[in-house]
Amino acid sequence: MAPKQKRGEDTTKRLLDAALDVFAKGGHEAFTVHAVVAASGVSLGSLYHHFGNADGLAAALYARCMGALLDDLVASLEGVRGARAGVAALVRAYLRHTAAQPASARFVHASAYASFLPAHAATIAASKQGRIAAISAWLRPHVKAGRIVALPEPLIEMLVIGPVAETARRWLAGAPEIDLDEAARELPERVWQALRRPPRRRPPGLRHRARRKER
Amino acid sequence: MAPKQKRGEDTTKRLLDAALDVFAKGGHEAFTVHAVVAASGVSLGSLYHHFGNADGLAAALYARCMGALLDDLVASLEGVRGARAGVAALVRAYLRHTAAQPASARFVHASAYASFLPAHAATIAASKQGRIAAISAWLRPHVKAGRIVALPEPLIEMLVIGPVAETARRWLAGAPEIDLDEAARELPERVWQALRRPPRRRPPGLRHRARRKER
DNA sequence: TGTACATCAGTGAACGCGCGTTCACTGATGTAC
DNA sequence: TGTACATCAGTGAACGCGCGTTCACTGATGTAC
Repeated sequence: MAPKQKRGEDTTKRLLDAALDVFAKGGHEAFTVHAVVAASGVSLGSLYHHFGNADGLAAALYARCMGALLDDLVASLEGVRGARAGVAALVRAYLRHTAAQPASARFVHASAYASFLPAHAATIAASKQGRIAAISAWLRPHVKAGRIVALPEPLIEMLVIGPVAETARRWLAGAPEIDLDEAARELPERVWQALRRPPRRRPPGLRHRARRKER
Repeated sequence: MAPKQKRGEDTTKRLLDAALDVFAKGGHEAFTVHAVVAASGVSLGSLYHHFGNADGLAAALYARCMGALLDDLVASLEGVRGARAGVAALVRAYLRHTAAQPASARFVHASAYASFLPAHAATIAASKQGRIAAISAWLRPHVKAGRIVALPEPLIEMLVIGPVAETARRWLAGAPEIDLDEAARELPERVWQALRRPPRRRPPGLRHRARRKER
């Protein structure tokens, strides 16, 4: 199903671009193969040649949009060493991506319960796997070293992604009370507080040792 | 559009029950007026009599499901006084509601970008307003007293709801790595850490006053 | 208390639009010799 | 280097299913007098 000629790659890209555009303008109910074909200038037969059916197109678009988000998250960790700085980078990258690619982000969020996901689960998982692994690999040493609280990885992910995902969702849905810049200022530190290892309870005799940290 | 006879109330309820059932079993693509009518035993004409059109049915179901969730959140705060206990209660109530009413929770989450929401925004907002206000009213004094960090209310909401909403979403989508009980054990304290007022930076001369708090 | 009447509630056959999909076909690309 | 041929890519008219919606009608409920 991956195109074997350059011509095919171009057509595939034009169709995905048009598909995202159609979704951005009309939402789920406007997202039909006929609308995508009309917007792209490509023929209906070509769409079926490359994507098999309507769900195939949606799944390919989902993989592309989700990949773009994860790429931005992975890139935000490049060169970052500290745990706190890394968490802040992830939070800011998620919000920045949402602001920069609203249509793409919207498609990802809106597809959370779409019927094409189970059907194409394998393909999509493959596209996410490497990037998720990169983020996990970055976090793991900080968890092991006790700088980040020792929770199962999925729960750590919930704490990092939860607040920004909810913020993005509301903003993308048009909620006027959500300000992404404000969120980018305030949330990184709050998410870090949720994740940092809790300061140890010190027995009274050791108080003088602990006090050193307070400088 | 609200029924004026008891008969009408019963029919309305049967239709909404059937609608949730249809959605739970077949998701969005199975959610059609014909399917709901078949599942409920009520006639198609009655559905249109009470709900106007298909979107009206979806909006009414959304209002009911969202209302049930918010009711559980509000109820969880009853009799709770401490800020930390309240935050923990909200987090646990959200997860408990998800586990207890998965079909309802799933419909709420899956409808986040549905086309019927803007069209029925006023109706739905009215149904949410009171309960949202109750939760806000509970939180506000704790923010004013400095026990919860002074952030705009929407951001506080993101920090409380974000992690559990994301956890619920994954679990409802069938992700096997998510364990709601584990989340209910770990997340309340982590969310509280995100929200509690950060310990004051103390100038060196006041260090002895601050130390008192550490006992 | 009984009767008349307006309104509310319920029915289901019928319609038509638009959606996903198919298919027989033409044209372009690249490779083997 | 040129030619033949297999495969890939692209086309768009046509089809038929199923979806939301309508409508003329019957039946139930409640109220006025």
